[in-house]
Amino acid sequence: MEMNEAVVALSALAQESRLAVFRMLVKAGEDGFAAGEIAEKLSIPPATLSFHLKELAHAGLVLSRKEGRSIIYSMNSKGIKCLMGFLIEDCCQGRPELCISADGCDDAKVCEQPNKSPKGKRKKSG
Amino acid sequence: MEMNEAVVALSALAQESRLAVFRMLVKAGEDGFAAGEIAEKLSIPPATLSFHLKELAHAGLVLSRKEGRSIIYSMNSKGIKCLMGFLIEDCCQGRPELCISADGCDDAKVCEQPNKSPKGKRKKSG
DNA sequence: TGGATAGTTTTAGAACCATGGAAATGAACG
DNA sequence: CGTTCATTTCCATGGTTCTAAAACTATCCA
Repeated sequence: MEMNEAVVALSALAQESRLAVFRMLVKAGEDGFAAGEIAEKLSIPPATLSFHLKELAHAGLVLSRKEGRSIIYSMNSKGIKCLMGFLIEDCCQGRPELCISADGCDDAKVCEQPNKSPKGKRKKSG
Repeated sequence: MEMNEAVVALSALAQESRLAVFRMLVKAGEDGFAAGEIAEKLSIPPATLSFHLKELAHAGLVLSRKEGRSIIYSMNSKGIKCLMGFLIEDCCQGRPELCISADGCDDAKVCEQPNKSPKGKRKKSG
């Protein structure tokens, strides 16, 4: 995987709704979920969800197939494998043991940021 | 690592300049690089780089220390570890072998799937 | 054929992000 | 103490992303 693809994949996951969708699809495995089911379970309006699903598909992180009237989305394991491969090779110098160990990640926030609010909810004016 | 933190970390890496900076710092290891060196080597104006370094630091992916007049940035291994941990746990169901194998990632783009998605109906051949 | 269901595309506005020059900061050196 | 250098902050600008209603396509059933 080259850098541009990695940026696309990371961008796809770097959004609350899309990350939630992706996690849901990973849990679902090969079966996946219909777009409507995802929309309902995550309380995302269909049009908005469709936009996000397109992003995930474009990034190669999800696959879609048709079943009757529904479109079933499922994770693309190749996509996440390649992204993980990129991160391990290019960001961990090919030594997974340097990167894979989530010890202490629950204790405290990795990022020490007292003031700034994390992105997620955007502020509405008024 | 919880989802919000993961989104912040992924957002930080989901940008070309920042990903380039991060990769450079990973290669540099503990030694790191001064901000000025990074700016020069990656041809990023100092002000712009400073903005990106702040994002990376905010996400817990880089650390900074002072040496003489320079500020040396280096990777925060805890940050990338926690992100990887999150991805493996939440996106790979805790089974690294499902995710870690970059076979075939160089052959073709992941996002151009042989299995055509149903959205491409509007393409004309001529 | 006609109506209901399932999803997508279009569209528009608001919020957010990236960029880079100029000025400010602040530590190190003489 | 003042100069110098490395870096950051300030700020305006232009571009991108997110959201969601409305319109549209495709499928199924009677």
